[in-house]
Amino acid sequence: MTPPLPPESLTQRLADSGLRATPQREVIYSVLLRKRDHPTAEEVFARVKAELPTISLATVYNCLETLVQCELVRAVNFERSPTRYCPNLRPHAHFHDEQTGRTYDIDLPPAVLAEVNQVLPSGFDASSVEITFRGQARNAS
Amino acid sequence: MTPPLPPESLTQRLADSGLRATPQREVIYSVLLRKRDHPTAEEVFARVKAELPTISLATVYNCLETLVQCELVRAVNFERSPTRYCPNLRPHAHFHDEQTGRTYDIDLPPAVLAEVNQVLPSGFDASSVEITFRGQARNAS
DNA sequence: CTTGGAATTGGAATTATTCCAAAGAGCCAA
DNA sequence: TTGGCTCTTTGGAATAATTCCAATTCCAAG
Repeated sequence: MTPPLPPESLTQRLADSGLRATPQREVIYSVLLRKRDHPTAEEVFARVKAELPTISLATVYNCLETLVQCELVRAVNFERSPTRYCPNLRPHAHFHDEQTGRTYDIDLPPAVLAEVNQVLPSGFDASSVEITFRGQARNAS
Repeated sequence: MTPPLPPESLTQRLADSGLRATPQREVIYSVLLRKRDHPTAEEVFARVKAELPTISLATVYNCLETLVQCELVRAVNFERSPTRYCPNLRPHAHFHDEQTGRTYDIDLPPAVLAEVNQVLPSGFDASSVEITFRGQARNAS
């Protein structure tokens, strides 16, 4: 498990980008940290409303985008289904269970990451790689 | 370069799924083979209209989906941008150039593929992996 | 205080894709 | 050949996720 980041991290990261730590941003981020099940924007919206009943969906989209910009959160896409959000900052792949639709984080050892980057011919300069598995998880995690 | 598949392959693959080889399906497939630049459905639509001026966009979507089902074509998604289509059946990754938006195929040696699959903990049974690079290509291919 | 930029909000707009019902085509049996 | 059956195509309406926009609201600094 990734240890939860200390709360000053949000404020700090936002400040680094010249942005403010608003209640909306804080609650959205804490919601992501609390339940790391890769929720969609709509799901985040529903969870955040418990604490901020008047928040708007547009704000949820705005804040999620902001958190992604600040690299506090990763946006995860699977085919054309709604974008999901993930506060796991360590290098990891995603496993998409075809039956349940659930998404699992799969830790990526640096060695594998290095190996994968080897496949690029010269002339290709990658700033990031994304690895997504699809299949069946008979798992409890 | 992947050698172009012989034309009977389409008919055969369709027949295997109990489907017919219609002019629409044939032209769409040939358009994909002719220019392998990962076109979107709209782009395929535009190209196909040169040969079949009365084809509809719905048909393009239908046929592309059919070709994907028959495993003659791969659907490629990058973030939430429109789905692109690719007749390269060999195992390969995609490189997405951030400047130009172009997509390149990157051949995946079986060894690397095997290595990547190693990262899955027991209990995860993957039927496919997708690897996508993002970055800059100073390339001519 | 006041004021300017940042942030939020609700609703309209956009966009890719799917849905749907009607018309068209191909093929087999009578 | 003529139905009749199923598969396909078609155009347009519908859907769904996301973005846009203009109007507040919120702060933070002077």
